[in-house]
Amino acid sequence: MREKKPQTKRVPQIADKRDFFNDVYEIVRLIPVGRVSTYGAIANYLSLKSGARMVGWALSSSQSAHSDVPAQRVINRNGQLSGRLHFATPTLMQELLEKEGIIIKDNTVQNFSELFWDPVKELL
DNA sequence: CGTGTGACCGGCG
DNA sequence: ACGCCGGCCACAC
Repeated sequence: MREKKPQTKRVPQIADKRDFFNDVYEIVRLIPVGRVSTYGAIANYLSLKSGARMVGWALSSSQSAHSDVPAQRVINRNGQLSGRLHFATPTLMQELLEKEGIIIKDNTVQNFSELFWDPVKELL
């Protein structure tokens, strides 16, 4: 018998790529102006345990295609604008956020803990 | 088909 | 407090 298959239960977290992208975009669009969320929080809301990277992956694809997604409101757990280099210009992300009233210093959102918008709690 | 990399996160020394 | 490492999953080469 050829039982070489590991048969690990490693079920693909992303069955349909397009659906996953849509889910991410939908949540990001729900982030209120003047608030921010994180990759991990969104991944958690989508039941992607440690799939924060997948969220970033989805957003990078959205950047050019879906300009109606406020990707600037999604940052990392430290409140840093880790995705700024993926925008049209390195300063665009910060400029967009500042336009929404968010204060940024050294690529880090000030008052992050108060501005943090967690879909798991807010969309409960 | 193996290896490396990524808009990350949590744990541990 | 800080740095390092492993895990996570999909994709490019």
